[in-house]
Amino acid sequence: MARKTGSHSDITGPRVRAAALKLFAAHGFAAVSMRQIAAEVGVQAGALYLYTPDKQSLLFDLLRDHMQDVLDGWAAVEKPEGPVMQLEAFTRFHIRFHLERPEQVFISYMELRNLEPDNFKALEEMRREYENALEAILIAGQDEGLFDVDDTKLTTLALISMLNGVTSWYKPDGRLTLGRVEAIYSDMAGKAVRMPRWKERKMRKATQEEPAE
Amino acid sequence: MARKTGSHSDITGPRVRAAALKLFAAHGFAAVSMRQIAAEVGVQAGALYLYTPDKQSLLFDLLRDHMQDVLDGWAAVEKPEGPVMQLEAFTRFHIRFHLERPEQVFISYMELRNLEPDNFKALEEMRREYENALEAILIAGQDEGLFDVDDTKLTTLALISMLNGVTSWYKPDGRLTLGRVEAIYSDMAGKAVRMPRWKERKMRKATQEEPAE
DNA sequence: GTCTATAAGGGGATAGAC
DNA sequence: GTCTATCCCCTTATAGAC
Repeated sequence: MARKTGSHSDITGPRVRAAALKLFAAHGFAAVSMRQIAAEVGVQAGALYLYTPDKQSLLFDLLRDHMQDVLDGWAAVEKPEGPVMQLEAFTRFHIRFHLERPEQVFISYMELRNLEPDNFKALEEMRREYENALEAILIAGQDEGLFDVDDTKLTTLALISMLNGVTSWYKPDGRLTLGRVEAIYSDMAGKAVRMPRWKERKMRKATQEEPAE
Repeated sequence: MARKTGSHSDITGPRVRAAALKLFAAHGFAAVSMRQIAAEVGVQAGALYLYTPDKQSLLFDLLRDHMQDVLDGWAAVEKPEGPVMQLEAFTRFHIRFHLERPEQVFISYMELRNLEPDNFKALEEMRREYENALEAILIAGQDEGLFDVDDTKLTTLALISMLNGVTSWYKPDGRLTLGRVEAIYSDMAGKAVRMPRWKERKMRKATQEEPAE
């Protein structure tokens, strides 16, 4: 069908979101004006309101879509056997996935506070779901005697913080390849939670000495 | 000496900075107006310019003073013997010091991008100096064969990210005491970088077999 | 679908009275 | 040292022409 001259709703919408993402990441939500976004897209400010009800929705849509991508991404990973391998799979997935989306990741933790209360709650719930995926691995490893974790919730948060840190310094053309960064981080994460061999032996011995209980 | 009525420069200055800190931490630098800061202090907007040349200086002073506090704080810590104990001292210092200043820490990494280029460079230099203090410990441990670190720079950044994460969830009246959080984190950090016993033995053996080199 | 024009208000910073 | 008043610019969002 012939389209009316100047009709671009199918491509302008995504371009508005892309411009918002780029500018929010670079200067911060509060510092970016609708006029700047419009200029980046190449339209006038008023035209933006054909694609978003307001500035807040623009931010929320970006954050929600990103968190959904993260959850879907991890769900799509083929899970290996056992907590040790699953922890490695998780750390490698997390690092690779996050380094592929630096802007989304950046605004996802910088601009949470600019969400209105209801939007904030929705995001927190999605974030918690992702954290639970990691904690489940730690709990399983704990139960099988493979991990020595003091507090699974705290350790979950500590590991995610550590992994997130990579986004603040990694440069694709830098000294280290993505695969090498994945390997180093996943190794550190593993060492930080795995049961030491001497402790493992001691525990096995203790179990054998008290087989009834 | 008698002071003129309404003269409060010695106390209003600090109150302006305290109000700015509180509001920047709560809503973000770009989202806070000079009028809001003035209202928090209890003066009119114009009066703020007696204590700061502009809004940017208000932010820079807060960030610079905080980083200087961090550097001075670590310099004042009595250093124990050996990299293992020094790593524990560093992690415990970092966590305690940062948890005592949640607002300063928060704006120090959230508002860096709102600094003008020269101010940003000055802060980056101070941050790097602090990172170097940790990296020096890792390098010493590496040289003495006590740590098994793949890349000291990357590991430094990973550890600091992990430690910083604590500020995003710790609540003073929560489930865990400060001392316990310090212990858990310092334990995780130690395990993540220390040479495993089996590897240590293997290396010692290899060294004995080649005493000349 | 995009534009121009405008409403209604807030922003940083300064001048000058007291 | 603090106030009021003001300058001038920018903000989000909407109305209506094309």
